[in-house]
Amino acid sequence: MPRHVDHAQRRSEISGAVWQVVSESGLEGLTLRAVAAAAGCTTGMVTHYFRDKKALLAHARSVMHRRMADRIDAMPVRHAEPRAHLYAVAEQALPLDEERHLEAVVWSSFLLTTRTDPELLREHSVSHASWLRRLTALVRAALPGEPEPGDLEDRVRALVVCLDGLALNAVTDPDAYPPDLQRRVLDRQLDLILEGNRSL
Amino acid sequence: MPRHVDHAQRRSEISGAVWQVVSESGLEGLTLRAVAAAAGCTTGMVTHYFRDKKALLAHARSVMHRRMADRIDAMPVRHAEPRAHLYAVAEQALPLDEERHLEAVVWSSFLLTTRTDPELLREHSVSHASWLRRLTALVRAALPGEPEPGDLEDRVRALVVCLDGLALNAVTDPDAYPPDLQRRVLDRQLDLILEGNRSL
DNA sequence: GAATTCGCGTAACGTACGTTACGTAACGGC
DNA sequence: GCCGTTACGTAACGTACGTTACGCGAATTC
Repeated sequence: MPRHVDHAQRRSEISGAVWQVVSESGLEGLTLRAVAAAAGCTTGMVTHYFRDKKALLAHARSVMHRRMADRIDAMPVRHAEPRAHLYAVAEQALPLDEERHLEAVVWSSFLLTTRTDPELLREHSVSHASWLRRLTALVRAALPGEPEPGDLEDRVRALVVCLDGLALNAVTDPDAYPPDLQRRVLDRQLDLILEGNRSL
Repeated sequence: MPRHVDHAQRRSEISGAVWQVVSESGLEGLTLRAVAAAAGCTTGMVTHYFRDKKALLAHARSVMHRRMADRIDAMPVRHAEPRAHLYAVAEQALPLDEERHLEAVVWSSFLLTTRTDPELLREHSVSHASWLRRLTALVRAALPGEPEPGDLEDRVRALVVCLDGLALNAVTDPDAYPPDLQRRVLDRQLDLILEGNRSL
């Protein structure tokens, strides 16, 4: 056998270059040659590790999702208070530092491409439902009493759209949505979601 | 002089075809030939009314913004209650019917392209600031007392990111964010925003 | 150390795009 | 009725892309 190369690592490196290109040039500038240039290699190497462009994007996408999930999973649960725990988890979805900003840019760019691809839409739906379930458990734990199911669901939706809206705006216009503003809005949103019971 | 053609109308028709193509195929499928096919004409006609693709997209974008603003401006202020008025205006930003869904798809698609184009980003910032100002006035009118400036701003931000997040999710996965869910979340968010004063 | 298999660069190919040029038909002015 | 201008359709051109094929160097095995 010839010399040994870590395929998984090479593929991850190239996927990292995909993120870089998307961040700098958007999806419209995402070409195999641009990816190769960002990765410091040739297009031959890219095609050596990925059958075609679609496979490359799928890998870059899955690495992105894996990274996000891992960051949340690896988060130590050192918060005795349920609200602090909820905040800590929710905060992971915000582009508060450079790493998460890059992820948010890639996330938002890929998100819109799922609209016209049924297969990707299904993946997104599953992932989104999982994210909702996770937040639902945390919100329930942070609520004082036992909420009604519909009420709880609406609260979680309000939280999710807040997170997505913050991320989207921070990606589009970072200067208008600096990290401290994002934190303030999220903190306030948790206050709003967790306080009071719905009038029936 | 030769036969007369309404340039403005033709340009609007072609811009409408741009929306249609974006809605069906996304930005990646947005080619001059696809636009011409959707408009039922030839690429020669498209290039006759628009210097180049960039000008076409700019026009389609401006028509979209104009439409959104017009729909809100043309809305009769028949709500004596400030909260109902705020709700009615905010609701215009949600993809609750087919027309607004199409607009939201185009809006979200164009939104991400502003990231890598400084000129478009400036346009977006101005438009976004104007939208914030409009909502701020309505929120202030709907609040019981006189809020602190920073507190008011945070409330408005929470509303804006809620609207954007709802629109983004409804565009991405319409089945998971049907109109009644959008309305419920918005209604709830207004409750949350308008009730109570911030603890200092 | 020869054979073999993998790693990867180079380069060509076909296609689809934006753009441009050219031709023609239709209409209005004189 | 002729002329000039406008309104378009047709088609070609250059470019950039994804993809594929080919070739060589290197490393491992026997």
